[in-house]
Amino acid sequence: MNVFAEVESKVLDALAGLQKQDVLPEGLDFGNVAVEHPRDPSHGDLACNAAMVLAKAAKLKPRDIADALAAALKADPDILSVEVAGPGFLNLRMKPAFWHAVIGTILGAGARYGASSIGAGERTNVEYVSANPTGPMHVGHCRGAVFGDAVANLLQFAGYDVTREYYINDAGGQVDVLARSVFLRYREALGEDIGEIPAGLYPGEYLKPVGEALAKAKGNSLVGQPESAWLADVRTFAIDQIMPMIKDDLAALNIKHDVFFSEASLTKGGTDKVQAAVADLRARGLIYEGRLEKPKGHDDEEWEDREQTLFKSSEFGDEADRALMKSDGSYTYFAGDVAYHYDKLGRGYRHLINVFGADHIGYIPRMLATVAAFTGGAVERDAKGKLKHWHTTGGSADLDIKVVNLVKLFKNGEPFKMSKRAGTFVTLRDVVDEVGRDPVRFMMLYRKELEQLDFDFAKVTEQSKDNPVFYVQYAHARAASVLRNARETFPGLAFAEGGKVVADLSLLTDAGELDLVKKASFYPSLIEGAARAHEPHRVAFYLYDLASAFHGHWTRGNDLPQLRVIQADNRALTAARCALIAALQHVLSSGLTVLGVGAPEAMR
RNA sequence: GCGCCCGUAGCUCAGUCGGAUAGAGCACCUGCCUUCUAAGCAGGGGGUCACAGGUUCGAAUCCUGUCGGGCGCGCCA
Repeated sequence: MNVFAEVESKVLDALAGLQKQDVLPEGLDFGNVAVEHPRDPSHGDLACNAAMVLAKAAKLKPRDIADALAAALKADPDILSVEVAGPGFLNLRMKPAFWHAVIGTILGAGARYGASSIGAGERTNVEYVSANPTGPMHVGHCRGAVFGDAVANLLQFAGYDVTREYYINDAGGQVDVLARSVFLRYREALGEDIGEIPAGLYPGEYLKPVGEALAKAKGNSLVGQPESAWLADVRTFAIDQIMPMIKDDLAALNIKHDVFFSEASLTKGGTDKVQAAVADLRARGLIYEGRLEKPKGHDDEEWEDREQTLFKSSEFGDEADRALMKSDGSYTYFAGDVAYHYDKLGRGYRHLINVFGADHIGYIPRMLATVAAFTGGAVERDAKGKLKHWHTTGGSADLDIKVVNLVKLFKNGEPFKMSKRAGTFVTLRDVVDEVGRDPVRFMMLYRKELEQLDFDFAKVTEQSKDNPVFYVQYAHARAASVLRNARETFPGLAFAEGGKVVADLSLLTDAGELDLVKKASFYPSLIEGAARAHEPHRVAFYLYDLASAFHGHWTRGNDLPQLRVIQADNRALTAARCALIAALQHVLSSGLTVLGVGAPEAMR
């Protein structure tokens, strides 16, 4: 229960009352009636649009409905005043006791304040990172990793049963290149002069220890053998060496996946999960043998018209059907992904969330089509048949694809090209070591995921003090500090015991104090909205706003000592204010935890 | 050529299931440390919400078109 819902139910009760008195007709749809907080504080604590929303259907003037509704609401014991303003807004002010009770709610809930049950324990799979296991992570991976992790945190806090999953692309050409690159380093480790790393292989220094480990494990038994003799083994060996590097990098960002799913495992050991998935689609009449048209404007001279196994993704809004087999008879990457999602659905998830990079935007429609096909759902489209949202609806499970836009790299203001081949890439670890985990995470979350993000390595390291994360953390530390000091001034000071407020909150009469409570009271609905939309950045902005209000109130105590929390001659007032500060601290700490950012007790 | 994303203050971005006078940070200017932490606060200047139409009580938000930037466009992963 949050304050908006609480007050909305009061409004709905009042509307029902007006219907009984024949002021309003029966059969009105109250679905669009909303209680929100007005941007302008002079418009009251909460505002309601009921009169304007209902005017047309009720065949009454908005002002008339508003007046009647205002009269009815004035009788409510929690409501201080009701004003009708503008075209028919209802501006409500709540009594101080109503806000005081919120402090009790927060302290009672503790770290669980803001936690929601909208997820109803539904099983949810968030797939993120899924970087190729060919080397350590670089900065470009960082955004999707942090974003996916925060979405997972958010959904967990909102009551979903969340699994964090990483899809290891350990099949296909790139890992073969990895194996060849490692084999070269293996020969190097055995004393051979390998010279320049040939084009087409990964030159990174990080492969040296992998080659050395291979030499240690295999001696010189592989030297001189044909590639076919060692490729598969070296590939497995290399991936086994590199995945821990990636897990370490993720750990540096405080990210830990529950499941690592291997692409290669789909076709390993005699089982062919791809075949099973494709058979399922075939049974639904969505597989056929056919030809694809050459895309216009894409003058590929090597285009070869051929018949192939296709999935009818165009039936679900994709612009073309998609191939499942390569000309050499092996599966496409997409076929593997079809099987992977078939497997995920088979594991009983109700919601799937995939975090993609913007360079995979063209891949979205076929993935949506796949899940829509398996679940009997649909991909939402507008009147013209275009994809409207990146999610499926109506099936036994749904998929939402979140796209994080590119991180454009700069170095001292100049665009910076990263290349694994040239060895000029900035590793994620470099950035985390230099800037720190919390600033990196907050920076990645302090904007909408679809916005492009400029990342100037030099600037970011140099200006990390300007990062808004410190502003929010400082607010938390301030709260912690004042509570420490208060206990020093009043040994044994108690304001809450066992989740029950024991301080006399009616002493909190300052408007600034009540404003802080109001802001804090928005937190639960903020979490629900952010969780529904899969938008963790809302939490980051909310925290900044709450921190700002707290800093402002705090500094008022500089000029007006009577506003300070600790009043050495007034234990009861100090206790009441500590209850408020502790409530704020809970909210700040909770929000930071959702973002995966630390909530320090001190900043010095 | 086609698809998708983005376009809001000098810069970086919030706000968009339609709501009241469009917000913040940075930068610039003016004040505030004998202080519960100044990594802070208060205030000032700065806007045709890319442009043009449309929908309605009301549009930065929805629709149509145009312009600009980005990502992508059978068998790569």
